[in-house]
Amino acid sequence: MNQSELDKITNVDQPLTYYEKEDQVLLAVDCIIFGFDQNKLKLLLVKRNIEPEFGKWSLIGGFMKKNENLDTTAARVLYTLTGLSDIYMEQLYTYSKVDRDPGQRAISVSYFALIDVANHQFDGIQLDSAKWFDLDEAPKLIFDHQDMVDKAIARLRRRALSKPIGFELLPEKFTMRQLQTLYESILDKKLDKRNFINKINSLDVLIKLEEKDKTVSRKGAYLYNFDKDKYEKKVKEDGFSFKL
Amino acid sequence: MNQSELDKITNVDQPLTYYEKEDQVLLAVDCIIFGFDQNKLKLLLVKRNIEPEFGKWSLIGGFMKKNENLDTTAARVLYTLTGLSDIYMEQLYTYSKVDRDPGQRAISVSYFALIDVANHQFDGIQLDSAKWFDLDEAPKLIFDHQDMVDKAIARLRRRALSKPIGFELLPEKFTMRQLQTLYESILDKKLDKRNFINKINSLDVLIKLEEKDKTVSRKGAYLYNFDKDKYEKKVKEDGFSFKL
DNA sequence: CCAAAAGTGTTGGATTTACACCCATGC
DNA sequence: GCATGGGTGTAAATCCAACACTTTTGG
Repeated sequence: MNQSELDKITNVDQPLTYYEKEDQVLLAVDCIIFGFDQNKLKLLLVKRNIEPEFGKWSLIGGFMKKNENLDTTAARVLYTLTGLSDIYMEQLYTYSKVDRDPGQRAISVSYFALIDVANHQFDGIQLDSAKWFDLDEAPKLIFDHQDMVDKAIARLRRRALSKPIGFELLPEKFTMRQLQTLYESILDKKLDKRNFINKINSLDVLIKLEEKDKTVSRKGAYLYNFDKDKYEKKVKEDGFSFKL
Repeated sequence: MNQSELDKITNVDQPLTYYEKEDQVLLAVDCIIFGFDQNKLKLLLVKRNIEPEFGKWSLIGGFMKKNENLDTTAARVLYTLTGLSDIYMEQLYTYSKVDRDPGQRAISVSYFALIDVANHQFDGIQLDSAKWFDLDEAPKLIFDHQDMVDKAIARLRRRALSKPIGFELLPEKFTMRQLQTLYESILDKKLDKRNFINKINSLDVLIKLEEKDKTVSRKGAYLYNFDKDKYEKKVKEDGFSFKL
């Protein structure tokens, strides 16, 4: 009697009607969580609290349950660790090397998440073991998590140039300088201030507020909102596409 | 006793050392196979020979085995159906809606493949049930396969503009006109002949052969090769990037 | 009054687009 | 000799990159 046949006999809540002879595997989700704080792009990592590799730094992750889809799993994993919901997440890539997890054969689907660090209260449910790292100061990660991070950074770069996802990393109100610094950290290169502002303004999706942020300069810098409705209207009606 | 505990007891060849309480699922691969023939972009579909949805048109697919990774599965699935190996394939996206496959809970990872239809001998092992369709004449597909195709087309478009993957769809030797028609079908828009040729030539990755293709015009059109070595050398040494 | 960040336009170069005629050949 | 597709260059428009000075205000 093989595994699948046993499955069939013993698993009463989900009879294997059609694909009886096929192997089943564990499916995990690992989240690459980006944040922007102190003018730096950060990565949220945790100290692993299970074997194998107990105590090593790792992406946050968890296994998909039968009644979930992957997006749901990713949201749950993020919520369980940080207490945050309604966070921008995007599926990235599925990692399947046979020996990628020495604990047991497990396939992992990576997701990236963008968090506005400053303005989210971390209920910090499990945050004792979690820590934000500068991208270039992150510790060595377990398994293939570094590959996941590298791919996530590449994707973040591409996305940030072609979709207005950068705003997910900023507070509601932000200055031009903050926005520029954000893009500079994502793209890992200096940008010209005037060209940047001209480009952003030409996209015409920001609302300039009356209010100024005076915490960083004496003169004060105008605050802006991203006008999501206007952006979506432009996309729908004029085929507009955000290109930085 | 639950499923995982049973698994643990009964599955002797792979003891579940660490993640004992977690659900396992079927993992499938579905392949979106593009070909280019008669100056049209085509999609290879099969009539499904298993339940559920027996007899309906479907992407080719198969389940991952425990000793495989997903790339291997994709290659095997493609080989089993077409007899082809060494085909360009790329992982796309993982589909996980709980009820996506009415037969049984199954997660599916989509891959796209690019085949030079003209020059590959299809040993046609199972090709009685398979058929090339024009993209706009493809039949209704089972499950979420149409979503997979749509995403694959979008990805193919982006890739074709930023990587020299178009050549995977052409014979070794091709005319400028063929190359242009290929891009026109991928991008689904007409391109200007002179601008296209100027652009391609400026990339400087083609070898112009002495030989002409005289099958389509009296004058005959020069044949070209894609110079893969030169391309890779440029990428490595000059940070060159293929942008059409 | 001065230090520190905010704000603001122009120009030259590069890239992209639009566009039309002659060529070679087989029939 | 003519019909068919092959091959070729230029000019205008647009986009992109480089660049420096004035403003504001808290201390």
